[in-house]
Amino acid sequence: MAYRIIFHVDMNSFYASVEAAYNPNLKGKPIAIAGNPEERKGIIVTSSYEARAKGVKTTMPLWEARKLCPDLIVMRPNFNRYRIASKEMFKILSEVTPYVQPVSIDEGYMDITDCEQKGSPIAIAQALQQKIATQLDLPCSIGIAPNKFLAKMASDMKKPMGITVLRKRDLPVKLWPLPIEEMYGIGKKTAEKLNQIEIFTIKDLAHADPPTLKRLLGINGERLQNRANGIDPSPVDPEAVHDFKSIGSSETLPQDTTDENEIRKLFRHLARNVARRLKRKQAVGRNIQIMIRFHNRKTITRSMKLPEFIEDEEEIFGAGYALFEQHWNGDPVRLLGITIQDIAEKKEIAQQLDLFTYEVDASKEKLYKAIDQLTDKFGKNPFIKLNNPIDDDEPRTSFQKDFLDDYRD
DNA sequence: TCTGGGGTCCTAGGACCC
DNA sequence: TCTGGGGTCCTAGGACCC
Repeated sequence: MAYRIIFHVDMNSFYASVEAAYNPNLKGKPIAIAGNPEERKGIIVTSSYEARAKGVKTTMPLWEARKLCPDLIVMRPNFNRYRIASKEMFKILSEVTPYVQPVSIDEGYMDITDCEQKGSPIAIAQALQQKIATQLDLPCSIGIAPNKFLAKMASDMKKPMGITVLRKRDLPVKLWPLPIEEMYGIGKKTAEKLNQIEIFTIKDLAHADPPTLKRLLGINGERLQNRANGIDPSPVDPEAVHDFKSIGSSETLPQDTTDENEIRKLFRHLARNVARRLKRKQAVGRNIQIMIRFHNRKTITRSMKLPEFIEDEEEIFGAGYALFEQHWNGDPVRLLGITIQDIAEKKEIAQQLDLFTYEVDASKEKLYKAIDQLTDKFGKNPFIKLNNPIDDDEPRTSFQKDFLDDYRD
């Protein structure tokens, strides 16, 4: 691959910054976004730099954060605000180049290799950062590097409102001295494993013995080592957002419960949530997974491949609750979740099924099943363009007749 | 006084088929 | 009577990230 110029744009303490943009009185104060402790959801989601300076950290229980920072201003999350701000932010990014890949609500990659006419990479980054600051009143950090991994590491190096260039020749000085747990893709467990073979810095990882690494971490070991050496060929993919793989909803109960009524109610709520979001994305799913977290925080998942795509609240609730009844041991429940996986967009389903019209001889059974499913779903048969469902006893067309004769015992 | 909710990707074992 | 190896699908769990 030819030389690329990649940006990683990372919004600084995003939720807290959005709140401060809405209410400038909050600026310069220690603020935190957290759930409601009355409902056992009182953990820090994000905090401002003023709060961080006192030791407040993400996922810390609220009471602990208050102990460290008694004048902490605590707010419940306003996700709609954050979604709107995020949308505006990505709009500004895509004014620079169409090669923008959002990775979460508050960060994204850009490939500006072909933007020479807009100025030097640093000038482009400065202009971008200024625009986001003046138009949205939000701070961000930008990493500039020849690939996504290095850009990501770079954006972390100067915060808030930093711009950091990380070229290959900078690796020994800027990247390699970092402790291994600060590397993107390495968490607590992997860091522990690496420590056991005397790997403590990114430099140690870059220079480690490849077979040893492979034995320890499998295929991931190879990839991590490549990254430590500044190698990451993955492209900036603007389409990646569209092929999402799952949609789920989960919730912690205010108290542990064994009350099946309460459990059913929560499953209803979760199913409604998932159905609404599936619908918004015009998607359907063929696999359902439930999650049960027990009083002792032990968590299990149970999943099931479904005979056909589902989308409604009723179908999701039915399948999810059935799985629960099948697997629940009666222990008190702390959290429940439903996730729909194996997702397809509705138009694609229609296209997939369209293909069968050309394969009639090859798979009549398949076609029959597909027609059944579609007839159930849409109340009509899209293949033969009838406005009423197929009636087994009374074939409407010679095509159906042939095919039913063939199918019957 | 503990530890949310949204995701992605990978691994591993068993069933089943050839 | 005893038996290989590869491929795919399904399910469960775990690591990681924001």
